Amino acid sequence: MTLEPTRTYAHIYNVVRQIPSGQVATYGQVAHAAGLPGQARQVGYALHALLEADTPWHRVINAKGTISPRAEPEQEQRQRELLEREGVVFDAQGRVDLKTYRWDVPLPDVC
DNA sequence: AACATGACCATTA
DNA sequence: GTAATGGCCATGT
Repeated sequence: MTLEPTRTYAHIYNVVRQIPSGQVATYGQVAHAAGLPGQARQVGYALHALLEADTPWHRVINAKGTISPRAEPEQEQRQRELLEREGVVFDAQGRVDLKTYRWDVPLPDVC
C-alpha cells in the first residue's frame, strides 16, 4: 500500500476498524490512538469522506457522547440505530454513557 | 498559491 | 450547567 500519501486516513481507518462491537470512541480518542493528537477534526473529515462499508464509522461519536449533527439526518439516525443494535443504550438526552461504553485503547501503536 | 469549509476538542469565563 | 475562543490540518474552489 501507499507509504504515506495520506497517512492520516490510513491510520484513522485502521483505528476505527479496531473498535469492538458494543463500544464507542470519540473523535479525539481515535485521533490520539491514530497518532494524531489534537487532530480530531481530521478524523471527522476522514469519516465523512469514508466510502468503505467495512469501517464501523458508526462507533465514532463526539466528546459529548452524542452523535454529531450531520447534513443528512438519516445518517445520524442510522448511526444511533446501529449502535443500539450493538447493545449501546442512549439516554433521554440522546447521549451515550461514555463512562460505560468508551473503548479502551489497547496500545498506542498497533499494527 | 490563497481562502473558506468542516461528522471536532480542550480550555477559559 | 452553558457560551465563547483558539487550534489543528486535509479538501475543494
